[in-house]
Amino acid sequence: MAHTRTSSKTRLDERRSAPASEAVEDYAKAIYALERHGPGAITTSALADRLEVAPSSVTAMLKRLDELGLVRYEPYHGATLTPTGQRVALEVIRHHRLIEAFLADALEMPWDRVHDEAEILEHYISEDLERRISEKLGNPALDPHGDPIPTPELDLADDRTTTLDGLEVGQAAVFARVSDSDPAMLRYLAGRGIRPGARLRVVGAQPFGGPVFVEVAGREHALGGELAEKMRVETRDSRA
Amino acid sequence: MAHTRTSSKTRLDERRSAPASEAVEDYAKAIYALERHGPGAITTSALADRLEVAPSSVTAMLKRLDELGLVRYEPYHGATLTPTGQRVALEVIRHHRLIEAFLADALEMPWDRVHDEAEILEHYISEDLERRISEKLGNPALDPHGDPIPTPELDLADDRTTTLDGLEVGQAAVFARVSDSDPAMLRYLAGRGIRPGARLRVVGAQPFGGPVFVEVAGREHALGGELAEKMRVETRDSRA
DNA sequence: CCGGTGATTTAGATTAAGCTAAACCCGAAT
DNA sequence: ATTCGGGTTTAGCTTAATCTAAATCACCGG
Repeated sequence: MAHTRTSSKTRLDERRSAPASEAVEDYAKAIYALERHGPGAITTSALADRLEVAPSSVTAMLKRLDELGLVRYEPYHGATLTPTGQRVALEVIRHHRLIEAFLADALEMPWDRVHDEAEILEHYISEDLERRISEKLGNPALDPHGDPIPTPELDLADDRTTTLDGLEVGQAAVFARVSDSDPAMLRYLAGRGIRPGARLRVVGAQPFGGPVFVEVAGREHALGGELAEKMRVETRDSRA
Repeated sequence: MAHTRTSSKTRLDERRSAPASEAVEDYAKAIYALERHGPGAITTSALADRLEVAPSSVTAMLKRLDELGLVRYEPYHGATLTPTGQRVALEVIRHHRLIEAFLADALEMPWDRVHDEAEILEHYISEDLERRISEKLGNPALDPHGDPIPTPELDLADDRTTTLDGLEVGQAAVFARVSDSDPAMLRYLAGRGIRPGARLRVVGAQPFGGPVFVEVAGREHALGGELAEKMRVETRDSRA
C-alpha cells in the first residue's frame, strides 16, 4: 500500500457545508448564478424575479442567510455570497448536473426532462450517493447540456464560451451548451441533431435578432435570434 | 395501429393521489404499516412512537389527514386509512422499494445503506422516474431485503411468510426477508452470506429467546433469538 | 438641495409541522 | 358506581417560508 499523507487531505465531509433547507439552497444557487453575470451585489428584485417570490420574501431570507453566514447582506444594497455560501451553491450545482447526467445516461431520460427532476433531487441526495453516481459515470466533467460539473472539491472550470449570435459570418465553433431550463428549446435542438460537441460554422446572419444560419454536419439550419443568444459556443481563439 | 380501448384503462396519472408533503406521506406509510400488524384503528401513541414525534403532534396531523380525506379519524378512538390514504401509502412504499432495489443494483450501494437513502428520496421522485427505474430493473417484484414491491397499479402481494423463530427443528424454509431498517442486522447477515432466497434448515433451537441453529449452504449458523424473530421465511406449506 | 418614484423594507398574517404543559376523557379496578 | 391513571386532546408557542399592503429609503433630475 502506498504511503499515506492524510494531513494534506482533510476528510471530504469536513469541507461540506452544514445541511441547508431546500429554500436556502435555492437562494444560494440563484445568487451564485446572478453573480456570474454582472459583478456587484445582487439586488432584492433580481432574486425575487429569478426565484418567483415576492421581494419582501427575499428580504426576509437574505437576513436569515446573513445570520447563517452564507451571505453578506447590506440592507438596501444587496447581497454577496460568502465563501461558505459559494460552497453551498457549488455543492448543489454539482448535485444538479450529476443527476442530470445520470438520468440521461443511466435511465435514458430525454435531454429536455432531466432538468426538472434534478431541480428537486439535487436537494435530497446524500454525499455517498453523489459519489456513487459520479463514479458510475466515470467522473464526468460535463452534464448533458454541456455545463461543467464542479469537481468533488467544488472547483468549477471557468467559462470560455461566447454566445452563438456573437460570431461573425464564416467563423467556425463547437457548440458547447445551452440553458437546461427550457424544455422546448432543448427538444428543438435535439430534434435536428444539434447537441453539445457539434462542430458548426456560421454561414449567414440577419441583424436585429434575425436568424443565424449555421452549418452543422453538412446541413444548414436557421436558428432564431432568441435561440442564438442562449446557445454558447467555443471558438479556437476563445481559448487564448 | 391496434384499436384502442382507452375507456377500460384510465391514464395512470389519473389514479395517482394528489401530491402530499413528506410528513403526510410518512404518516400514511406509518399508519399503513401499523394496520398490517394488528387490526383495528391506529392509536395516537402508536403513531407517535413509530414516527418519534410528540402525541399532540399526531393528534394535529390526524385532523389534517382526515380533512384531506386520507384518514378516518375519531377523536380518542384512533384512525384508519381511507382507500385514498392507502393509495398514498402504497405509492410511497413502491417508491421506497424500487429505489432500494435500484441503489443496490445499479449503484452497488450496500444492502444496509439503501434504506436511509430511500427513506428520503421516496418522497421526491416523479412518476416518470419511478417508471424508468422499474423498467431498468426489469420490473422487479422484490426489493433487496425481500420485501414485495407494489405493482404500478398498487397491488401488493400478500404476506405468506412466518418468522424464523416459529419453525420447528428439522423444518426447511427459504429465507424471504428481514426488516430493512436495521443496518447492523443487515450487515451481520450479509457478512455470512445469508440473503433473501437462501434455503435453510433448522437444526436446533433453544427456548426463551435462545439462538436458533440453522444450516445455510452447508454451513451452520447460530442466530440470536432477537434476530430470528425479525427474519421471515417461507415454508412449503405456508403456501397452502 | 429638494422632491418624486421605484426599489426595498417593515408590519402583520398565513400555512405546515412541530413542541410543552395543562386539561380532559375512557375504561378498568376497587 | 366512583375513582384513578394513562392515553389523548387542547391551548399556546415556535420556526421556516411565504404573502399583501403600507411605510421608507435612495438616488436622479431639476
